[in-house]
Amino acid sequence: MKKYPEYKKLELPRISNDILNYWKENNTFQKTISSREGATPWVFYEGPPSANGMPGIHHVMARAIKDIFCRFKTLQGYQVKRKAGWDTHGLPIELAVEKSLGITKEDIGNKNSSKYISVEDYNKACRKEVMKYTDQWEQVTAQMGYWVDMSDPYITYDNKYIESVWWLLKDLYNKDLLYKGFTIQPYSPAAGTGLSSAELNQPGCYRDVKDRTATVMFRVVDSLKFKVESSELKVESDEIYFLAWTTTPWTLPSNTALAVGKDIDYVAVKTFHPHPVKGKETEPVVLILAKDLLSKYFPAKNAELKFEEYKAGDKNSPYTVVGEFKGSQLAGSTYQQLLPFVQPDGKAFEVVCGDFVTTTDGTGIVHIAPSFGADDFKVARENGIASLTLVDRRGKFLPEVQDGTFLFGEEFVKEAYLNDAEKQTEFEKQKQILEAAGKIKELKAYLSVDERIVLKLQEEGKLFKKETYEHSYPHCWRTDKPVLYYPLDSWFVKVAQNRSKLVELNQQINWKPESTGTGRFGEWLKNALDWNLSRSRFWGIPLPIWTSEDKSEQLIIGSAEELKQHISNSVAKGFMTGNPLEQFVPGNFSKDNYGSFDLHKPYADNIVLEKNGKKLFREPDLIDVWFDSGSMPYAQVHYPFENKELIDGRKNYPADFIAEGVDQTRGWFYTLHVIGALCFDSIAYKNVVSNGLVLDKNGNKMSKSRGNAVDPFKTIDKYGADATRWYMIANAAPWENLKFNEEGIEEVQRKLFGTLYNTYGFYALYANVDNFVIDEQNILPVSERIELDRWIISELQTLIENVTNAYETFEPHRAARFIEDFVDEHLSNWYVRLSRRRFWRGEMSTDKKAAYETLHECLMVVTQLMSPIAPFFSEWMYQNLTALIRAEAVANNSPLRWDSLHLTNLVKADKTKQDKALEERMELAQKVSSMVLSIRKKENLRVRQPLQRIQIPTLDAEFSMKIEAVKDIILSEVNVKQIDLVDESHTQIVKNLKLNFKTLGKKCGPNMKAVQAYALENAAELIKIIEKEGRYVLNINNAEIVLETEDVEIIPVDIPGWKVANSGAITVALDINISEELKNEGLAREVVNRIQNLRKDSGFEVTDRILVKIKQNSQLDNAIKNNLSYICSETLTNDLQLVQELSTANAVSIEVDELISTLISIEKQN
RNA sequence: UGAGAUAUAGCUCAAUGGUCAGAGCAGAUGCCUUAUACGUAUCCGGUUACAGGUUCAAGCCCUGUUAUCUCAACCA
Repeated sequence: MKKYPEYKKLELPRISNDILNYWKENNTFQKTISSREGATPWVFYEGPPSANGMPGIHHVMARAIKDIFCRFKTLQGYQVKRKAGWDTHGLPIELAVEKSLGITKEDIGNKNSSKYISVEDYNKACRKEVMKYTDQWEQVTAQMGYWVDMSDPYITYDNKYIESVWWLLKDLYNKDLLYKGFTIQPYSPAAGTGLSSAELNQPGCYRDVKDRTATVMFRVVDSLKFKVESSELKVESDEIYFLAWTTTPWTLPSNTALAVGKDIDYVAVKTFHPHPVKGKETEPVVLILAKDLLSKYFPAKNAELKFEEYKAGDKNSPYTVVGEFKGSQLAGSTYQQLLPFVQPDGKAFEVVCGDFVTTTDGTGIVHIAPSFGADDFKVARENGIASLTLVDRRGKFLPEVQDGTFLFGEEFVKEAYLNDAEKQTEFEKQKQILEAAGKIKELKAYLSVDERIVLKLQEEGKLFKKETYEHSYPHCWRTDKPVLYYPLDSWFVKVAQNRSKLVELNQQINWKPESTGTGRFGEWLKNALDWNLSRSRFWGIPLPIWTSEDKSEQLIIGSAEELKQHISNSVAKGFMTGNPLEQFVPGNFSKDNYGSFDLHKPYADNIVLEKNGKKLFREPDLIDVWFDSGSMPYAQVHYPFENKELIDGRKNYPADFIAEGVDQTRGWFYTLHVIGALCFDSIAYKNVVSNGLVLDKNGNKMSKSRGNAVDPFKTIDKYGADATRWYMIANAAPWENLKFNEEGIEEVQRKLFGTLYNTYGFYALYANVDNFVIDEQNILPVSERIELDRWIISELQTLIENVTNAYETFEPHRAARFIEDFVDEHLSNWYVRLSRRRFWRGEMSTDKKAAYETLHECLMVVTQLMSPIAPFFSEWMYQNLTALIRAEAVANNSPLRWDSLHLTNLVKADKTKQDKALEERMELAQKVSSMVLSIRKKENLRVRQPLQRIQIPTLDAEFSMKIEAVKDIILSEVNVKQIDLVDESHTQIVKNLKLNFKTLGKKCGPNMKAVQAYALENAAELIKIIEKEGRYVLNINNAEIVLETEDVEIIPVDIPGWKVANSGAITVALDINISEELKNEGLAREVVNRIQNLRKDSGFEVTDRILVKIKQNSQLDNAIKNNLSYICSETLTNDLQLVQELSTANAVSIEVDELISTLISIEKQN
């Protein structure tokens, strides 16, 4: 006999393990792809993780999202291939290697170092390091149920992958989208390397430091000619100065411009020089600064001081504003070079406009040293201003920056770069010179470059004010020293000039959430800057560009074949001795062939090429690893060397779907978009879900150092993958941050999975008793089933619609919530509860069969709908529900023929089975039942006590019909004998009036409030007249307003003398009088309950028939006698005897209610 | 500093501009009417972050502020 499997308890982790094995044995994942051969592909790209770090719980979250839609689309019949990938290059890997080998960057390839390591060995170590946690990644992938093909992943260090990347770079180069330029980048002189923003953002890198700042006076050239368009200064002095503030005085020798804001108001102020040179103490000067900042430098009260009364050395100087103008009027003025150590080559010392200028601090005029600030560089370039770079890469001034007294030449510009001994030597030197020159009486400590420049300026009468200023400044994470911003050579992709294309293509992308696409991403695109590809590192893809020393010749290599040819040529010309690609056979795409060489450093650097007789050397940089991952659509298929058609024929491109963390917006999402747009004039993905972060339960970021990181392995072991995934998906929208709380998983476990497990258990228990097995070929049409069945089937169709729609719009949390609600509210707490008797009562019948079939269908559909989120449990359910009939299904080629749920086809909602009116009626029944129960609760009447009747006042026929249709359900649910639908002809009903604001709002406008007040006051009269005449006319503020039937809702609220509950437009009254008969019936039900408990405690089967003996009790006997057949049929009792005595040995004492107790015994009868 | 997101009950989340802002969890109080105490019912719980504005009507629309998060930047 075929039996449904029954279980003792729900063990989700065990189910996961069993199903994992089942999938493995049956190659289920492969089948989901092979079974859809020829179907429309649905293209998914896997963003490559880096295997040099352990997987965390956030990876489970991100991968669950990816998995859900791939599974969903598979169910819909698409073929969804999922190629895994590994991101293998980049700084984190270099750092990890250096840490494990105990070396630093200085040791790499440096034979003078005691910890020397060759670039070659270093490269090998990186290769190994990068795959360190591959096992853990594979494990977590399998255990969480993420289906991705890890057998043939793309690996970014693979030669084939690199070859595709080179091809893309060459494509950009040929389209004139790649150029070499220089930018100002964070640079660590101590480490001799540029730093990425990621490095600067490491914890502890930004530190508060105190710097010497100076407000400096730049003297206007030929002040008598100084005119500013409309306003001419009436200057009594020929000394006019721009005031500018700096926190880095060491950049002042490199100053070549000043920046003003074009719409900022500036003033010229006449005052006395605060630090004048000798002999000029009482000669006034004119200073220019932002109007908003005037009061910061000139206290208002000083404006009243008289110039005539000023004496040299007075603390407060008089001042007066002598001119006012916009920044745009100042632009173009020139000034004298502040510290003329070196002359710039080109235009300089001019005032320009910069949009970054503000008046929040400083003077509203910004000192510009184009070499040492990104904004400075930009504004200088825009205005054709030359630059001065008077600091070298070691962080030292050039020798030319030499002052006899205050030193500078060949000096570190930052105090932090000196060690203690150096500082001491410098100090002694300074002491001697400064004291000898009489500049300082007794020098007590080392003076920084900044301090001495300020001193020099002061002495030269160019200083207005000096202060110390505390601000946060970036430090190199490795050397702990402050960074400089320094101009470095770099290769760039021309993104800025293609902004409009990027923005336009972005319109085609469906972003979830939309705001990330239009906002964070869209805004970013609008302002996109050229992409700096260069990285001076060791482990990454080398730039395939070779240049001659005189820069006249250049070659870019786009394939291994090309490289081989060029090397051969170079060998022929005698520039190289051998060809590292000797073994490589172009056109042979085997792994061996591509394993015969290495394109990484140092090999790439050893290649010297030839063009027009000149030696070409490789541009030393590596490319940004983001370019690696952004190349993934093409490089994963080795485009264009292989699979050309997949991309060019748009077969595997662009992706239908990608998903990663929102932190990838300017990472992977961006680089995919840029490369797609520039190389292929296409979007790279159609739909993108940017998911939020996983935080700890208090909303803090998870990190190892905080100890609040959640171990995905432990979590999955404890709760199983399904509960973990379900919790993460259902709890928050993917793009919102998730506060991860284990209690939430527990809740999902008992609420959803526990309920479904129990529902299945119920089905299996009775189906096995009845020897019922579902038969796909012989199902009772839904139209022939009872109202309750038709209702749940109708709700099920609505569920299918809602869930499918939620998945289609990439809103898995909504899908999960719909399923939860259905399972809990509709299926378990209403359908099954109300249907219980149909399952256990009597022999097999049409109605019983319908009940089984209905429940089976509900479980099947729910199982399928939830399977993208909970792949293991749903598979387990599917097997439980269908394994019995698999053989027949295969023979009949019916929908259940598949040996895995994940191979089936998604059900579609059947509109003919949907009955919205029925759904509404049932909702009404639930509402009325709940109201009756709430009255019972208030009146302290337990549900087992039958009551005589409910009255429901009705005002229209439609409502009456609805109640009539669900009357029986309500009565049995609340244990009441009858429902009386009453109207005014029978009962006095208190009614109330509700205004329909939607219709009335238009009608009344500003009089709305008055109408409401009036209606409230005159409710009774209004109701009377509207019921009689269908309209009511009232005058408010001289306006005539006609209330019509549609403008008001009349609802019954009370029946005087009854216990009443109301909710919305429904009112229910309950008769709480208990007659003798009802009392007895209630007692009988109590007895039934006690007997059922005894049956259960005695371990009887649900089908066993019994003999019951009850000790007589005058308060109980009548109740039993009058309800004998009821008691017997409910409890499967053959014979119930009321006896005088019962030995306590075989009997149990029971309390029927607070007052009545007796003895009872039961025994099995066969 | 810029761009973006978020802010609703103790917690996690809902709520086409419309009447009384809802669920689940937690808490309190009951209830085991042959699936389930991993259950179930009832109750308690709100200045919808703050301040303005638009509107007959605002949790929702607009402006500003604050806090938190992400990314980018930190430049005088």
